[in-house]
Amino acid sequence: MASVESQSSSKQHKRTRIIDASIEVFAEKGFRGARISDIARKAEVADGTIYLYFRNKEDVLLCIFEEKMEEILAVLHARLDGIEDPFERLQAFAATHFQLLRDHPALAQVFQVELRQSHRFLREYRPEKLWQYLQVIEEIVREGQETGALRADLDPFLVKWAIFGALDELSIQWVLARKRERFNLDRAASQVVEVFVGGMANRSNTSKVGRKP
Amino acid sequence: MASVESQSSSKQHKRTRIIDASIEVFAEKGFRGARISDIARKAEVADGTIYLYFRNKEDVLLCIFEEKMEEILAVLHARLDGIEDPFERLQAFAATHFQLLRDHPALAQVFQVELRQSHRFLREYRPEKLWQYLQVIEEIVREGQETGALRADLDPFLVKWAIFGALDELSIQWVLARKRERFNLDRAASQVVEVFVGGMANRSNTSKVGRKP
DNA sequence: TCCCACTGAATGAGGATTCAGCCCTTACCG
DNA sequence: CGGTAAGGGCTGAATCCTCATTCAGTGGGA
Repeated sequence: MASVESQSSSKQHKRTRIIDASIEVFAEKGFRGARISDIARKAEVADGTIYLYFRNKEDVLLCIFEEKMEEILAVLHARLDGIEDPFERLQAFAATHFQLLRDHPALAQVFQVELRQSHRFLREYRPEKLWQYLQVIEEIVREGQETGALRADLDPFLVKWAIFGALDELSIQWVLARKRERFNLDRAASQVVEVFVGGMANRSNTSKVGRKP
Repeated sequence: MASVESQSSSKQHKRTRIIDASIEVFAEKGFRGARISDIARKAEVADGTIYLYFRNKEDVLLCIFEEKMEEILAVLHARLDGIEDPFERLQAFAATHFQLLRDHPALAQVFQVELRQSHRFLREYRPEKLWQYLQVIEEIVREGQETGALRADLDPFLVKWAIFGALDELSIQWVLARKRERFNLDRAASQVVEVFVGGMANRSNTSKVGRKP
């Protein structure tokens, strides 16, 4: 289990301190509301120092994404390693996804909310690391189809987005509603995966999905 | 079928012209990139006039949301009216959702991308109209459970977010990838609903969902 | 002494927002 | 009727404010 989010201490390299401080500040004040001087203060660094390590404020946000995604991908692969069954793999994927959120609330806020306010992130940037993350889902589905466990008529490309969308929306709502205590992430994970898995499972015995007459 | 998006003509009330122009400009340049003067020019109105009808730039965005959601809700209810079967209702929900996107590409961009850059929309604002929209899903699930068509062990609250998340993510990707022609929305709608419906259906004959041994 | 990572006050851009009139419409009056 | 005044919607150039970003200078280490 990689660190993903480390403690900000004046011992560390300034770049690391700036990244960690940014996560906190972005989470607390939002990307726009966060001032460079806020980040600098929290990182115990001068405003100008930030520009020695990052092109500009948005670059800080994108670097958070790049670097934390790297660690997250490592965690994810470690977790999935050795699991063969596609249902269990999907279960593990969702569990890991939600566990990371829970363990790193500030980072979760940044990923689920603030990152999406970056014009560049949405319009120009190619978040390769996110594609890699999502590709894991697509692979699981594809392999399940090859072994015959999953319906072959589903488009893994679309299913990937649907599953990610479901997990992502639950994540967002958890982040936004955290204080109001509405979400039970574990329950969410298992129910979502159960529904998807149930709906994707190959049932050769029924031509039409079991409807009520 | 309400208008949802009307033509900007200098005959209309200025407020309407401003709303319509904003949708176009926000869609084209993004919320941040859109200047008040751009909107004013497109609406054939002076910069200052906008402030006679809206508190500020963000207020314009939120008013777009409020007013267009109102129309969308009307369309949705008209479509669902008369359909009883929960599976068909869900099918109709998804179809309507995607059809609105396709028919109003600029509005789709605003809803799927720009609106989410509004700090206020995400953090403080209570988008009642969105809750109403989502509540429709929750109701469908709940009713399906009452008639026994759907598994009773699923939490309609969570399922609502999962379904919405899946539709929403596909919508976002369609909006972002539109030019690159990757998404087939109809296929997406039917596959997603099929999977969800398959996964939520009450199958009393199988204790465990059909797994491969 | 030289080097260079670092500092933080000063700068400047970029637009959102304001507001002092303008002018069109309507009402009233001679 | 023609003329005048009041009212209010509208205008758009000028203002103003906020930070992100810069860069001349500092000081600690080799």
